[in-house]
Amino acid sequence: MNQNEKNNPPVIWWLRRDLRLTDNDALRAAVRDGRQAIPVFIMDPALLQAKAPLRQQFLFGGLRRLDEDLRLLGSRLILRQGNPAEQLAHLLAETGASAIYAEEDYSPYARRRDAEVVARLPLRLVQGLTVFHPAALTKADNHPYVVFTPFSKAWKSLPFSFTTTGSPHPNLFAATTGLESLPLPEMRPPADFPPGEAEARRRLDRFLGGAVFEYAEGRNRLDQPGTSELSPYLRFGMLSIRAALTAALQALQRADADDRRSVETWINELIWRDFYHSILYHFPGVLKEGFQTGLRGIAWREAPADLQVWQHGETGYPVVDACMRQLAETGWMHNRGRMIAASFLAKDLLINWQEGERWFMRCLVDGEPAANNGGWQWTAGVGTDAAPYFRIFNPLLQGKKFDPEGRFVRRWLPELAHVPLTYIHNPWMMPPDVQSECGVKIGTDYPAPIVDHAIVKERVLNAYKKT
DNA sequence: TGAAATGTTGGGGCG
DNA sequence: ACGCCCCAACATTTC
Repeated sequence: MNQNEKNNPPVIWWLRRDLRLTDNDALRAAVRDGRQAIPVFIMDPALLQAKAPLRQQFLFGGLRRLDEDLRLLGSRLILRQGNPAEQLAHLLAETGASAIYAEEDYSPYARRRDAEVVARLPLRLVQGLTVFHPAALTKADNHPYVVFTPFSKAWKSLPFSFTTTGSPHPNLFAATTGLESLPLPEMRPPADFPPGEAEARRRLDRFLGGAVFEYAEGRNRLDQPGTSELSPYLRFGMLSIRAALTAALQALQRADADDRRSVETWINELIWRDFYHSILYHFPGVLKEGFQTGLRGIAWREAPADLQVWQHGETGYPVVDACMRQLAETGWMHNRGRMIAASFLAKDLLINWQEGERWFMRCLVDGEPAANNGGWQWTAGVGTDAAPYFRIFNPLLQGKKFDPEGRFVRRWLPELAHVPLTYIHNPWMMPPDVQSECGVKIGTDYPAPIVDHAIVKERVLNAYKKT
């Protein structure tokens, strides 16, 4: 231990879902007043048990990238495994660190975990997961907002100023020689999402350099890259939400009137993210049941075979199946697709939305309890500010509207590659001679529809009305 | 961040 | 020139 460290004990910088060196307020707070930080990640069996292979690989890749970045600064990532409170206690003893700094996480599990650590150890939580702390936004009567529009108005009225920070200076990190660290796990990150801060920044720059100005329309197109595809990076904090917002506000400055609407639409999506974090913070029970008390008695169908058909993209509705196969293969699904697929499970199949929530959490690289739960509750019509129960997506119309050339469907359902455009979203209508011409026998090469939308629409309306 | 049914309007063909 | 009808396009209502 050198002289400097003797006089000024280091601190632990505990990374959880803020895997970045730039624009990180937890790191900034940790190294204030000349303290040096020891970067630590703890593999928590309680989290890693959750079966989500692609997301886990993305996380592992992120740890590796972070370790590489730290090594360029003469430091490294210390990796431990086990109960966080126990591991941190060990680390404090080993290093003589005076405190632990971490970015605050608002999920129920994270809050229980952090409360346990706070009770035993000097843990300082720093806000940064969302633009504003969920507790900073409440109505005049002190109750949390449960409707998006008033929430967003209040959100926009709060002062936002944020100084972006570049790559940190090497001397911010304490020596880690002699500290034990597990070997970084092998990684096979999802092909479409190379992990790491640098990639996140590239994507942000690319998106804000072009697509964001078409976002109002482009975001709905399944067949075009109109979205930012930043969700996995925001999920693990490889990109800070405030850096994203700052960059968006800059794009707003250089946009003309028409483009401005598009940038604002994207910023609105960032507000939805804050909104759902806030809902989960104030109403942790939403992970167990629907927010609307009046809709908790819906008679969902117990239909494991149908659930599997949906999961594997074999419903016979091309746009639904394409979405589900994209999810299984890439770990990502277009937001429009998420609504279409979710509506199909909850409304057409009348299967409990929580089954879908669970499946998405297993598959999604960006899988995150607050946003995933919020999205599912919205679609099922059981959440805060939810879609009215009678708002039922028609997969055929959604397909025609948002994949007008059928390119998205053909991409993910190669068996339909030669189906003429007229039938691409309703192949079951193809006359037998057309089926043989394009080499698809419905019911053999591609499934016949699992349900008749027109019929099950009445079924779901009745099920919701009866509660 | 629906869909479908119903209502309204207005242009153009035609007697 | 005029009224009538058709019907697309758009608006409104309802679930």
